Amino acid sequence: MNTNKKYIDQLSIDCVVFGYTHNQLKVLVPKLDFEGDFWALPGGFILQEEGIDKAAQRILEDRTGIKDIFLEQYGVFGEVPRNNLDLLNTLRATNEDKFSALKLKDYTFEWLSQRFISIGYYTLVDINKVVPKLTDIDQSIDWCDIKNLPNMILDHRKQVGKALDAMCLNLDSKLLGFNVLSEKFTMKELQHLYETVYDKSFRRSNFQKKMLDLDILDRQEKKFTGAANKAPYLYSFKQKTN
Amino acid sequence: MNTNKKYIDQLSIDCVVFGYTHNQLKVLVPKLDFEGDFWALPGGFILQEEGIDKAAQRILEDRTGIKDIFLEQYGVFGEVPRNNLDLLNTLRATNEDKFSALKLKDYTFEWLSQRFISIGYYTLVDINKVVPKLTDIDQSIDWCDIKNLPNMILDHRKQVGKALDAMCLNLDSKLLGFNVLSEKFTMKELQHLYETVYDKSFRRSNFQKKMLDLDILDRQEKKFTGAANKAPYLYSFKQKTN
DNA sequence: TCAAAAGTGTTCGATCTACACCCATGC
DNA sequence: GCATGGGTGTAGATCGAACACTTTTGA
Repeated sequence: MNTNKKYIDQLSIDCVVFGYTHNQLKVLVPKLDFEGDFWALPGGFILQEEGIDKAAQRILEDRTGIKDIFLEQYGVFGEVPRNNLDLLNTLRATNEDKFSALKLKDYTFEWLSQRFISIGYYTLVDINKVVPKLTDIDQSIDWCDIKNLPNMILDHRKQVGKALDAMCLNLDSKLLGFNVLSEKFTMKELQHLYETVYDKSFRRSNFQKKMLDLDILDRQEKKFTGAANKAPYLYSFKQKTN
Repeated sequence: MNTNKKYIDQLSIDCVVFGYTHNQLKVLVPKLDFEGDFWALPGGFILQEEGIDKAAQRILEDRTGIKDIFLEQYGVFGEVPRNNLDLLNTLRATNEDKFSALKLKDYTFEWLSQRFISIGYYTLVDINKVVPKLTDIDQSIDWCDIKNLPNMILDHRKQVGKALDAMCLNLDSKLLGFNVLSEKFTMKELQHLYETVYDKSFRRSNFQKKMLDLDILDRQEKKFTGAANKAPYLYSFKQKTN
């Protein structure tokens, strides 16, 4: 990677990709292609000519294959001497062969080992609609349950927490932007999503009322499942009118 | 200014300092030492060894003399090709003498004219407790009424709006950190502050109840003003117990 | 005793919470 | 019919807005 002025120095972007399926909230965690517990958030750098939101989208696509997804910024982190030097040295020490095979130029190593300030982005997707792609620099890429995350490098684990806090804040107004339910869904499916994200349960009847009162749903046809009970309506998100 | 690796490249900090006094909300706006409407937020760059919050504090002190103030981050801005080149060229064109007197080294000019990504911080202070200092690079430094801001460079005016939005969000929990009222204050003074920040009026009795319910105030002795009416209590913020 | 401002209480309505009641569906 | 789950309604609590009442102060 020739990083000489192609990217902005000492500034990185980290993406927290929340994935939802069947009452489970997961986080997309690639594992760096080295032996050892080197799990890291998908991240990258900002091109000189590129807006930061666009950069976040590109990075997400490069590292995971996920395209055209709305990401939301949740903060900038540059307090601690957040630097990669220790990490790089650990990688070199524990994975001598692989590391030297990378043939990192000295200036690339130096570039990477600088102090970095990181801009955090998160998004929420439907695991079933998104297939993460494994790229060169990763050994694996997995959906990890949010309650059972592996050891992650640097402050990445804390970042997940902060991203989750940001997502919970006013989730109603963000769901539209994300890509997390089918086009049409039942109220129950929506409720399960909320319950999973907030990690608490809601009363069925009150949840329904609250959602309808938000005036963001269009009621569609009923969904007949073949089960011996009343068929639920399907809903879709209203198109934004502004 | 020798910027060669002393500061982090292409990353800047802008500070919005809200000043409050007597039902007026103002913003501290230095004017660059050039002829023309070059008003700018106090800003600066991040030292290599310095956390970003610390950097914001240092910048604020360097540019305004205001010390030991809690600043809060309100966002990162790097969408537009935010760059200073046009600004620098305009300065050079309209202020040839002054500009050349600066004797900017070529590399400094280049450094400054790069694209910059900016981290925004804001704070709120009591105008009467804070005396802004004029520094070399500014012609003047003034408290400008928030409703009557001068033309500001780049997107700085928009930044003020965003900072204000952030400040209004959950002001209750932030007031403690800022340095904006006397140690002891009356409920009326507190109410005026709120009314000024939110630019709307509140019912006296309801405001009182709400504030007391927040459980962040300690009631102190009464304040006898000599006026022919009931003496108000003084209040102080509770010390944080966590 | 009075005016002015501060402190407290009361009413009304909206909203949230818990629960109950009705509906549709397939067996 | 009946069990199952979905949709809606309702009583009680809670919260905030508007307003009224009481208390304190110095003239």
